[in-house]
Amino acid sequence: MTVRCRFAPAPSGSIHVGNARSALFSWLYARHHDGDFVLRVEDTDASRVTDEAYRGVLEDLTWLGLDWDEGPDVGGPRGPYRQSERQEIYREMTERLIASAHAYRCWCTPEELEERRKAALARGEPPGYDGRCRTRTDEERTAFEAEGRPFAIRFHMPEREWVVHDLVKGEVRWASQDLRDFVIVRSDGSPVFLLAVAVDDMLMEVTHVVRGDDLLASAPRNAAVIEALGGTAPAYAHVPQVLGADGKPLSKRHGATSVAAFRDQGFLPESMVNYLALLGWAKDDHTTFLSRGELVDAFDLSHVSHNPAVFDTQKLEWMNNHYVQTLDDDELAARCLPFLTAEGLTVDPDLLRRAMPIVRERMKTLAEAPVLLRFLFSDDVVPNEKAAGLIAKAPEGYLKACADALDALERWDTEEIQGALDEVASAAGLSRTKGWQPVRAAATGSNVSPPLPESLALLGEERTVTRLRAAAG
RNA sequence: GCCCCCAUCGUCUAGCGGCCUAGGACGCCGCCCUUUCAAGGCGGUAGCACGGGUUCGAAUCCCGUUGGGGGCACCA
Repeated sequence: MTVRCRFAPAPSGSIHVGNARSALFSWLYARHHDGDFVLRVEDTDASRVTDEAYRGVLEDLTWLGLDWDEGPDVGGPRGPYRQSERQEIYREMTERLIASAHAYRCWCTPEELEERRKAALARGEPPGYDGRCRTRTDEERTAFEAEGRPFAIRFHMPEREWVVHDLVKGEVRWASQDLRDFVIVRSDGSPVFLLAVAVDDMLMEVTHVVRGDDLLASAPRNAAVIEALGGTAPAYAHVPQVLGADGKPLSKRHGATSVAAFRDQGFLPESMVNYLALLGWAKDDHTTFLSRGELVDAFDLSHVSHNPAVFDTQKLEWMNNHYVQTLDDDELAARCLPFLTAEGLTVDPDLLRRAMPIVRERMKTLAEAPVLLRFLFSDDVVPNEKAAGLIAKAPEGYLKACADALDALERWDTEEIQGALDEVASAAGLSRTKGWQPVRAAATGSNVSPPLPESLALLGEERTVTRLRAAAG
């Protein structure tokens, strides 16, 4: 049997890292078993769905490298893959459920339900639906129908104990009285998530549902609907939640937690995937770095952690730096480019590529490229506060001496530059640290920069000397 | 209120009855390297939530307590 996994996001903009991890685990499981990965868009709640939000989800997955075999854009034999295009299917399945007495009309109004809920709570009873409309008399039904009273469709939850053999949680049981009849079609005729998910998973022949454990309680309901329809429920794997730094479930309060936000901040998909995989899963007691392929080979749902994980941005940054260091010059330059141009810098591609060796280990994220390299791509060098201080504290005529020495160089390379700088520094009785800082400040506008001789070698003799003279006043 | 899930350093985790004097990673601290900043190397800090069992032996199994999370919707 071919393993078929799916990811079923609501298209509400960029997916957050918790959902991304669920998608990753689902994808890894499918790929590990040479199975299919299906993308389905859950846009039943059509009100707030924009086309932009839909495309955002696809972009996120593409960026992460989680490719899908079937989905709304590529199609497939079990489509359509957008719930909004499956209304007819849900209607048909609902008819079948009603015909087989697995579902029934419910005329209870929201007000009545609320009232009974409160009353039940007051009596210390579970607040769920009491099943009233399941046992209406024929007279009552005809009366409601004659009156044209609006109704919802409820699923009749079979009265028995439900057991879900969850691939990460193990065996989970629910007593019959804890699973009440639930609405599957609203009174306006629209299907509810609990129906749509079950129908889609069944019809799309999904074999393994990997999703967040906030959905654990809906697993028996999903399974019940599928069984009532004559299908076989998929295996479920409920992965624990991803939490914010405060230990609370990820929400808007935590600021930018979307995949797009991390991408825009200059994180690499390689590190994002590696980091996310390690959030709730580990290959063994020592392996930290795993490529996408290695993850596919090693991934195993039975080793997924049972407890929620706090998303640690610092560790992500550390890992991102690691992956930045593994990229070759061309690749890294190509990835930095958009971040530089976004800062309004005009970039010479060749100069950028040659600058990679000196900034590579200094970047936690690509967004730091403009900070490190601005001095190369803009001659508008305004010393920051500390740089200005360093220039001001330099001995009288020191920067001019440096400029002269550099100007006199026959060959403009790192060794020559370093030799000239050392010479001027020691002539002034300064250590390298003391002697080079004013030069760094004048040439780059900052007290912090990539290695100085290398930086100047890239900058070029003319631009360097001009800047030193300008700073010397 | 009831049901379900969860509990190892600050954080992510290894551990699936003796290999644990609890291992690794991030962070933090110190040292080394050093032209600033990083990167890198070395070392250190810190944990089995609590209480009962079971067992020759428990971080590992069972029960309870506490704490966190989810659910009991005409949300998903």
